Amino acid sequence: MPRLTANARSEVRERLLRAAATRFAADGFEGANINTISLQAGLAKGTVYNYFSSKEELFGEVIRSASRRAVELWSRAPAGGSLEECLRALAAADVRVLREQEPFMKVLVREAMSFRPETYPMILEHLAPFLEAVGGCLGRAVGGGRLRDDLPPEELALVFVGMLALFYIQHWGSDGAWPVLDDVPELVVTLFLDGARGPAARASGNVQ
Amino acid sequence: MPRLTANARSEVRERLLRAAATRFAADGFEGANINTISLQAGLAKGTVYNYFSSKEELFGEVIRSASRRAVELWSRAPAGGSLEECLRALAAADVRVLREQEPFMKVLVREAMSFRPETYPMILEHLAPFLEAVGGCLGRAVGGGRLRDDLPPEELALVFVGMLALFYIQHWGSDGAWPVLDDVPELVVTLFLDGARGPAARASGNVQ
Amino acid sequence: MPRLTANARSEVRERLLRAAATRFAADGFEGANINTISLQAGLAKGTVYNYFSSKEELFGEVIRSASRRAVELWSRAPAGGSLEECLRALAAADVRVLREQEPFMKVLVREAMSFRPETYPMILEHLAPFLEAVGGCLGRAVGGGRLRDDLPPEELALVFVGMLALFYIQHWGSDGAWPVLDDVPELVVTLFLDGARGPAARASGNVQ
Amino acid sequence: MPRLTANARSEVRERLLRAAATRFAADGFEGANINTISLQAGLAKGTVYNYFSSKEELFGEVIRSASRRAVELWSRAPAGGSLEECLRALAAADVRVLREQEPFMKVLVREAMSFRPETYPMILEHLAPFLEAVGGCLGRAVGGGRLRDDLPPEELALVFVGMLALFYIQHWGSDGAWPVLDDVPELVVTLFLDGARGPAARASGNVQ
DNA sequence: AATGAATGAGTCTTCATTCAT
DNA sequence: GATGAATGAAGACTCATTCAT
Repeated sequence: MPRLTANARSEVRERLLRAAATRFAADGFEGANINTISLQAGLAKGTVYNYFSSKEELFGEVIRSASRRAVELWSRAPAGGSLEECLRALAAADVRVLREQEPFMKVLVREAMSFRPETYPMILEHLAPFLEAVGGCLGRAVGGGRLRDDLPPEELALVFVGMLALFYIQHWGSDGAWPVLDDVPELVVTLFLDGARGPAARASGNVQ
Repeated sequence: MPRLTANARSEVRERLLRAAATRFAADGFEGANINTISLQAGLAKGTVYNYFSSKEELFGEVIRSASRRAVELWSRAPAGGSLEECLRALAAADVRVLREQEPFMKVLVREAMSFRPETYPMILEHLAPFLEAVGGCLGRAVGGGRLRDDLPPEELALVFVGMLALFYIQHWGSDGAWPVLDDVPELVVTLFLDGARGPAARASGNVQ
Repeated sequence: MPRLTANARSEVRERLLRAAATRFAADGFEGANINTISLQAGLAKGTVYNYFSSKEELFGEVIRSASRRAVELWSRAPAGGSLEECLRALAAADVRVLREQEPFMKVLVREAMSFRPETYPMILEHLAPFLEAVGGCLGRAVGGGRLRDDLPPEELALVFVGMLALFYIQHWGSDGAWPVLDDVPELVVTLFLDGARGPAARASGNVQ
Repeated sequence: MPRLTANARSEVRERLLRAAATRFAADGFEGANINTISLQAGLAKGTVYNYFSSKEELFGEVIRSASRRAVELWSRAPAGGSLEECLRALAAADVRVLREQEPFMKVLVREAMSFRPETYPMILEHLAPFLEAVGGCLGRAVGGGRLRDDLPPEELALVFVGMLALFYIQHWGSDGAWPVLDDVPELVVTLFLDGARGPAARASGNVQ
């Protein structure tokens, strides 16, 4: 008879993952330290190894867990409507994940941006569902001539996701000064679709 | 009287910085290793400490040196002409720096994207000249209504620089598959200015 | 009233000792691992400590139990007859113990041969009954001039037991190739008594 | 220009090997501890790793170094003369190695007797020259009918070497009480050749 | 009685840094 | 100035042991 119920066990696991996410986000993979992680989770060093077989695996689980939750929220986002609405819904879902799992998302973004050969593929793999959702919105818009046709939707999707990450980084780097998270979906959608010239410029500037 | 001419001394220093940039770019700050760096520079471990007082300082100098060279090239870029031309010239200058100093730039981008509190301000500080140059191009365009006015030029400049970095990351992450470096200036300028809808959509899709 | 019958309790104890012997034999004292031992016995780690107070004690009990069984079998060996018969019977009994309790015997031999100050005396102590039996065979033969008299029977007994161990080691080390266990009693007795020159050489070679 | 001459460097290496041999002999491979070894050599922990890449390698070098010296002395032993003289010379050479390199030899014997699959082959490999020398003495004697012919010389050589080890173990286990090292060559040769019955028994006891 | 989660001392190993030559 | 041997702090990981259930 196990001493801990499956539930209690997984609660401890969660606590460890949360602590690990915080430390990995703050210090990076190399900089983080198992002892500190365990203490932050209110446990002793050795306990970490009852749940994860190595620092590497712990790190992988942090990433996996981050993207699992993200995919879940993304998939609930209503993907219909106009192009703007579709993208805005996805961006909003992503921001919601960010708020809910900030440390996890920091790790995710940080790793995605560090292009380390070891983790880049893993990140991309877990990003795939979101990229596909974005690609779906874009694909439906291509037909109507509402999108530039010199770039395939997949590459545009990468740019969209990249811009999201960009604003997060800017948000964290400026200590929340700009942009405010609430503004990110609107910001990313309009800049992604209309660029710096904006929709206004579009209407006026082209008559001549 | 020094036993080495200032010239010889600074030549060794350069060699060390170059080796350090390569290693830091490949392995990150923690992962890089003084011994390997010195060997790659054709010197012995101890010699590093005749030129830099610590690993931290060496890292700082790598970043400083990366941005010094970048600023130099940026400042030579002709900043006049139309908005497109101005931005394209700056982006092209940046790509030139990238080619010339790839390891240094990798370190720079990687650190900028890792938003570590220790280095983020340093990076921003060294980015300032470039940001100002971009801001200059944009500022001159704001007046003529050729730019959206819901965002100040400084923030737009950050987005522009961020998008550049985004394409570099994508370039490195895809092992050079997409985008090719030569395409980056055009790509970043058009996406930055016109967004995913593109200039074509602008002419056609909006008249009605 | 105990919740386990004495019988059930001692059955579990046996299972633990057997598992421990296997692991200690394969991995040595330091290399063996309580968790593995308990699992091999079909129990959980903690249970080991309901039966033995520490790894050290468990190890001691393995040795004690090995020699207890050996002594028992040795004592049943018919000790009469000629010198050869007497020694052969003892050696055969020893080989029988070996077959029956191979892991235990491996631990025993391994420890005896490692002359660790902590265990050497314990081993010798448990070997005593067998040494005495061998000494008995030899003592009866000394009188008749059928044994060299430059060495006391006790030391000869040590040599006999050592040679037995030697053949076991050789057997294990060669993965059973040579000698086969069945041959050991004959082999050890003839080599011990007649040496490399053998009984044939004795008859012929000395006439000249 | 290296800070240490090759000589000084190899002197430190020797010191480390000597310390390691002592610790490995006393505690076994697992039981020994790099920190203790380095301190016993008058150095700090880290220094060990300037000379050996791991504990495993250090251990291997201890064994290699033990057998190198032994082979050297063995090869100088005059291998001619009668069978007795030949074997006695080899045994005497081995005892000389033992005296000179007691800790090393303890490791060697201990490992040889522990029949660990990892090290057993290594030991045998390094023992080969000695086994061959012994085999040489025996081979030359086989022809004249001065040796039993029911066992091939190679197996007899193994028994000879094993008996030597046996007496060493007995010597160490009895704290030097019996046998005295000086007596070992004579002891091992006569017991190996004539067995417990001895040469006297041969002349008298067998005629009838 | 059995369990297995938690613990933390102890181990190997790495590596920035110092400094005698 | 360059060198590389020596150092020891720090970190990942193992495992005997404890103890609540």
